[in-house]
Amino acid sequence: MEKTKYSLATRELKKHKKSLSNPRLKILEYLCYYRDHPTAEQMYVDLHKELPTLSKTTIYNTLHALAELGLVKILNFEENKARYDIITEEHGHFKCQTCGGIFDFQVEQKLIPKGELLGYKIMERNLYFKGICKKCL
Amino acid sequence: MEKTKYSLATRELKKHKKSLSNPRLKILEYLCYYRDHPTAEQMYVDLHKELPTLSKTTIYNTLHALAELGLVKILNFEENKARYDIITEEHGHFKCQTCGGIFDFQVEQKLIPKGELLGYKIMERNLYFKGICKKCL
DNA sequence: GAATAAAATTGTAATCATTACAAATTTTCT
DNA sequence: AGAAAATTTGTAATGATTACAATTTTATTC
Ligand SMILES: [Mn+2]
Ligand SMILES: [Mn+2]
Ligand SMILES: [Zn+2]
Ligand SMILES: [Zn+2]
Repeated sequence: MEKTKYSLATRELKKHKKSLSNPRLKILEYLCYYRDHPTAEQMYVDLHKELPTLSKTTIYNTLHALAELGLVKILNFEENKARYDIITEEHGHFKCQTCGGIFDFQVEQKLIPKGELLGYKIMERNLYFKGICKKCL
Repeated sequence: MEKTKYSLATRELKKHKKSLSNPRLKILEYLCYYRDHPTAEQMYVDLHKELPTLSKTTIYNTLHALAELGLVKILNFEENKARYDIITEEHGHFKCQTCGGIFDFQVEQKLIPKGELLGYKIMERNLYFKGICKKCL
């Protein structure tokens, strides 16, 4: 699963004639390993240790490039900063107000538009819940 | 309905010993009348015309105060800026990628936590959909 | 109703995530 | 190798929001 995402991403990069540069591979590795929806800042701080030349601009560039190819999803539910997710399949996010953790959850029913959305073309669904996780309760 | 929100808000302000100042009333009026989820900037530009002394800081202060009292909901689904909603009852938002309009929709089932969320305490649910509205299709 | 205290508003400067951009470096192609 | 294209980098700019101190308005006291 983890390996799958990584090799799928590298394959997709090659297909689009994007080089498998060190920054790109390290950023991909990071996203595949720490699946806790990191911010660009978090990735920068962590990756800077093993790749001291890495710049923040490259992180943003790369994340946008990956998002462009559909390999990363940019999450905008926080008030200020974005978070990045290697899992691009539709799923919901739950943020625990106590520990701050962000957890994935599956979204069941395929949801046929009804009510006010009848006749609307739904192309993307984002679910963001808040509360307290089991561990913190 | 529209009048209801406004009078409920003024009543709540009085209850908390907050003065019914001109800026507050004008901001409330605006939110009750234009229910299109405006940004702080939009409110500033529009309200500045009839209340030229109004500052942007006051808009932010007031919106936060109203949110504190549960009279306004701050929406954070846009990448950079926040939007403000006088409707605080739970409902979803649909953004049309063509006309840019943001439309409300009701969220049906009361959703009992299951799957990964079993045992989690859900305190807030945010639904944000994207696509194309009926008019633009 | 004037004096005084408290609350609200204002303008400006600071913050912070993200983006723009041009120079430097690396990779790819010939 | 040498030229061209792609990528990375550092720094400056942007833009929404917040901090803060000074000013104005509103409420309270005498
Ligand atoms: Mn996720
Ligand atoms: Mn709404
Ligand atoms: Zn928790
Ligand atoms: Zn539309």
